[in-house]
Formats: sequence, C-alpha cells, structure tokens
Amino acid sequence: MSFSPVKRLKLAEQLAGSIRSAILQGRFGPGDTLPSERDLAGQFEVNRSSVREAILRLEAWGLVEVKQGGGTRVRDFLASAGLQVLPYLLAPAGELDTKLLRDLLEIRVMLLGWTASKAAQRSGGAPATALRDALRRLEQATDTRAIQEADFDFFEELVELTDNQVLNLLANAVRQVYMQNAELFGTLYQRPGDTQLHRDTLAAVESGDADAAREAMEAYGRRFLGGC
Amino acid sequence: MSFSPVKRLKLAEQLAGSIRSAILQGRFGPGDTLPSERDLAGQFEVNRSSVREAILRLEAWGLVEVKQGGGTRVRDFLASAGLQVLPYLLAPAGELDTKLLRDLLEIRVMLLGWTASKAAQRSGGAPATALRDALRRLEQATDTRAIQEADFDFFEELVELTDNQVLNLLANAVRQVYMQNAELFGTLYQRPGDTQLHRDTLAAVESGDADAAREAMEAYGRRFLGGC
DNA sequence: TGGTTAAACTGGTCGGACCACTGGACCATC
DNA sequence: GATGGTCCAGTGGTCCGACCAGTTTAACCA
Repeated sequence: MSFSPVKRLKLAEQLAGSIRSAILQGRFGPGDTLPSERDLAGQFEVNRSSVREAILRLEAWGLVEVKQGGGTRVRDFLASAGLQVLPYLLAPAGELDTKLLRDLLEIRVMLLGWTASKAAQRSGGAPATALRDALRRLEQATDTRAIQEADFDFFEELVELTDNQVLNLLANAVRQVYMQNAELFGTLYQRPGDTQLHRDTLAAVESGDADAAREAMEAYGRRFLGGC
Repeated sequence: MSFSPVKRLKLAEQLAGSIRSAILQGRFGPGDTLPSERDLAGQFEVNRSSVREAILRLEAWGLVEVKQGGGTRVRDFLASAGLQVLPYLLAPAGELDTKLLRDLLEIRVMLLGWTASKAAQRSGGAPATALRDALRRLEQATDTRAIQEADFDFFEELVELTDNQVLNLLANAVRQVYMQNAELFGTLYQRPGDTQLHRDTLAAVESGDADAAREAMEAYGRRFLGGC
C-alpha cells in the first residue's frame, strides 16, 4: 500500500473554482458582468489580491474578459474557451454529461487512428522498442488506474513516433483532460483488458502498414463508444 | 489606408512575454529554477504583484511549476505545454520554424477532412444555409486578411454542423493560434483564391456524402503543404 | 435638446508587512 | 551509519491600504 500525493489547494484556486462553477452552471450568462473585484473580495471575505489571481485564471481559460475600468464580463465559453474547461464541462453539477463524453470519445477515435497511421508511415518499418515497452507495461498492469496510465503511455509513444510536435502539444492538452478526472474515465476501462488491438497496432507500425495501424487503433477507440 | 487597433499591453503581459521568450529560447532549461519573485521584481524594476501575475500566466500555459517555499521551476514545455504556446514556438526568435509549420498544416489537413466528413454525415442531406453563406463571404473576400477570416469561418460552420462540442473547443484553441499571428499565416494565402474545393465540400455536405466531403477538404488543406 | 464636465465607479500598479512552506545545515540520539 | 529533531534563511501565498488609469454615469450648463 502506498500513498499518492495530496493536492494542496491554494486560496486563489478555490476562488477560481467557485466562480468557474458559477459560470459553467449558467449562473452568469455570456455578456453579464461579474461583481467587481472589491465586491467579490467582500463576499468571499478574502483580500482583493486573491480575487485578482482567481480572475486571472478564468481569463487564461477564456471564460471571462477583463477590461480596465469597464468591469469583468463573462464570455460565451462555447465560442471562446479552450480544451482546459472540458473536465469541468463533463460533470458540471456532479452529473455526467453523456453527450459530451460521447463527443470526446469520438474525437479520441479520430486522434488514435490518425496518430497510429502517421506513426506507421514515419517509422517506416523500423523496430519500435519504446512502443513495445509501453505495450508490455500495459499487459502487466492490473488495477484500473495502472491500465489507464499505460494505455495513455502507449498513445504517447505513438505520438512520439509521428515526429509531429503540434500533435505532441495537442496530446499534452488531452492528457490534462484525462488526468483531471481520471476516476471518471476509469469506469470506461472496466472490461477485462484485451490488448489484441494494441498488439496489432504495434505489428502494423513496425511493418510500416499505415492503414492497418489506423484500423486497429480506431477499432480500439470505438470499443469505448459502446458504453454510452 | 486604415489603422488597426493598437493593443494595450498590460505590464504583467509584457513581463510574461519576456520570461516566456527566455524559456522558449532555452535561456532557462527544464528543471532550472527561475529567479525569485522579489529578484525578478528588482530586475524588471516593477512591483512583485506584477511579477506574480506574469508567472501565473506562465503557469497556466504549462511553462513553469510554482511551489510555495520551493521556488518556481521551468518545466519541459514539449512534455507539458498546451496549444497556447504554439504561436510563440512558430517564430521564437523572429525566424520561422518551417518544420513546425509543416506539422501544424499536417494536423490541419486531418482536422479539415474529419470535420467535413462528420458534418456531411450529421447534416444528412439537409440544406446548410450557414455554410453556404460562409462560402459566399469567402468568394467575395478580396484582401488576404478577409480571405483568411472567411476561410476560417467556413471551417467553423463545418464544426457547427458536426454537433460535436469537443471539436468546437478544439477549434477555439486552433483559432487562437491563427489569430495570434495572422500575418504569418497570411503569406500562405497569396495564391489567387480558388474556391472550387469549398464548393465541392458544400455540395458533398448537402448531399450527405461524407467521403467526398473529406476528400475535398483534405485536398484543400494539402495545397498549403506545397509551399513549405 | 445636446454636448460638457465632474464624479463615481472599474481594473492596474505600488510598497510593505506578515504567514506558510521548503530546503539545507547542524546536532542529538540510537 | 542512519534516523529524527531543531533551527534558519529563502521562497511563494496572503493581506492591507494607497494611488494611478481607464470607463461609465449622471448631473450640469449652453
């Protein structure tokens, strides 16, 4: 038995979380102006500096728009927010948004397929030792959490093989989405670990067969779509 | 001749830009600790609060890791940063990174193709008036900037048709990349505007032909790959 | 009525203070 | 030699109160 690190929540992060929830749950609509920083500081009974830090986070997420002298307005997050808000949209009020989850899994199928295809194309038949190692770790993983991580590692090794740095950044963003509510995605991994499709992918990559690699990974991704 | 609005750079944004450049140019490597907030405040001759706001931005971008009492460490941005840093990676020291641009355009081909395909699949033969409007605006656009924007509008209408909110968020992120250095991408639009492939896409979407829609948009995206 | 101006907001920056935490040095214990 | 306790300098986190810089509003006067 081992412990995982506790996460220390800074004050400003708590505040940002509160306001973010209020926005995502629609208590503030697009165009509405947030209460002033001094006002919020009074309501939360904290210093204005902390409120400012919280609002700065919201701005970085694309949720609000700050203008000196003109207040802080809530933006239409569906038109402006990036992938960072996805974890919070998936379960805004404790209830899972199955439509959104399906959308995410659909995108995942595309990413998996394309990445595998490009990886096969780029590696051009060379042995992929790192990918093979990742597969071994996946096969040896027992509990749900370990399987999740090993599965993502396998994907990231594929990304590495594509030699595409933009895809790399995109994968980083996706990883954050996964990690921020890993327990939620964990329920999708409950079926017994069948790694046949991963083995197919590895073989296809090592033989340079782009189409076969795409097929295998897309088939794997589609398995998750059945659950919801 | 007309002027575009000047962008008022807040102090903290300038600071964030300075430190970000230093990191992306490698003046601080992964694992290095940044000078302390008090130290940086002294070097920049500004207040510590402003430095803190700047560092908060860097943290949101995934460039640094802040720990109370333990300093601020530079992260390996290739392993942790999201799409937000792409604009700065494309031209870190004034020089365009053609390999990275090619990577981006490659991803773009995938996104264009997949989006068009799903849009055709989902709309299922219904008339797509919004998409048709976007096409008209594209055909009427004259200068480079207008063409760029109309082209992106067309893409966003396709995204709308897919009814996939995750793709929507992804498109938001991509838009920010484009808008932050629009003049850079503008050079890619120099050839005379041929909208044939857009018209093909519209027709394919309205007739529900997913494969044809994908083909047309991928072909369009690939035209940009020839330039570099 | 219509334009001007002054006040009352808002966010941005400042300086200084103290709290909470980290990391390393040093020491006592076993 | 390893372990744990203590201390201390340095770092980020929070607080306070003040003033600067823009925006909005409404009173004001021509």
